[in-house]
Amino acid sequence: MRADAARNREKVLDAARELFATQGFEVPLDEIATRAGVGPGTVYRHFPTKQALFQAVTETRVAAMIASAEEPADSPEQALFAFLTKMADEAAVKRDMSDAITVSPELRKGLHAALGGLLQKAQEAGGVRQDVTATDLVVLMKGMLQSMHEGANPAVLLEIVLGGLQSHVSSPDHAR
Amino acid sequence: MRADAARNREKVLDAARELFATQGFEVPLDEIATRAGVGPGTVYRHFPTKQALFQAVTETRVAAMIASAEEPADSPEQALFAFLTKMADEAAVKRDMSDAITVSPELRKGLHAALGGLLQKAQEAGGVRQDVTATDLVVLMKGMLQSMHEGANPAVLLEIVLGGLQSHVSSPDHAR
DNA sequence: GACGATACGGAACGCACGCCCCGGTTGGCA
DNA sequence: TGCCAACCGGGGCGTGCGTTCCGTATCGTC
Repeated sequence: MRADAARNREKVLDAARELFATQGFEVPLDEIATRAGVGPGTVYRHFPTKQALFQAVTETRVAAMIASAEEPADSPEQALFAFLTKMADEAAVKRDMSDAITVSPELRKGLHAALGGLLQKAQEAGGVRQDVTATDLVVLMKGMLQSMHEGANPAVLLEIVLGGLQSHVSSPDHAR
Repeated sequence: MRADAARNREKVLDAARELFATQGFEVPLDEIATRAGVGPGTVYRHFPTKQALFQAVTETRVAAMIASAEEPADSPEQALFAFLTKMADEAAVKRDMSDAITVSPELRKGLHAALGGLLQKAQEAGGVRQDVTATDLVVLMKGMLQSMHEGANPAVLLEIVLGGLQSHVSSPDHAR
């Protein structure tokens, strides 16, 4: 690969990292190109599609987060809650975290698998509601992560979800 | 108003009701027109903009829901939970419920006010976390309602949120 | 220093969608 | 029944965006 090509590739990745993080996947690709100081054609020389660029930007972060699911914890519930907290903290700062679930099937599957493992152990230990599935959790988290960028307090949102996941002794007792 | 005009107006409203409910606000306006058996121009004769049509379709349902916030309940928490349950039940069947919060500032304000009143009373009674704001609740509900159409179990999602809203005696106890 | 391959930039294409315009049609009143 | 105003259908415009194409510039080697 030519030297200027490698340099431009990095410039594109830098611009994409910044703009995807602040504006999410919706940012126009031309804006990324402009920010990188290149033309749209150059972006497409290095990445076949906008989605591929997005994945290149997010997959290492997501992979690191999935890897952190293996870290030891005091209890299975703690392991699950720590993971969800890590997701929330990341999403509170970088907007592309929630889009990753929607845009890239691979990243979604990876998160689904990681969450599924943690969830199952936490449920077996009895600390988390038995009726929640991994899909429920992925989708709920996606909604919550998106909500963080619309004026809500991220910490409060997270605590509500974590609290709601815990097995409740006193039923919610609401009318249907 | 001419008879055929009134008839077409109803046909447009019927088609919009159905398609907004199943596909949300994202459904192309031409599709609504086609389903109604009219041209796009006819739609715009009766409604100045797509958003106006959407509001015409949803505002009565939202208004009815807001009115139901006044219904008596056993306790302030029950009143709040019953309202949230009603929102969730509606959104589980009609996809435009969650879009209403995004698309129409008026509907959003109405829901915000209704939720804010119920929330405050429930918090004063001590049954709901003190650190939640009305904005938090609106945004969280929006995220949750959208999640219902992506493979999650609506009832489980609702119970998690309701459970998480209740004041917790045992802290979530998760690592940060 | 010249030449070929590689890469660049940005104009242009295709598509989707909200919205408007106009020639033709239809309804209802005299 | 005839006339005019109201209304209709659908083709078309403007815009935004992902993607592609191609003439030109640049890199790296001989």
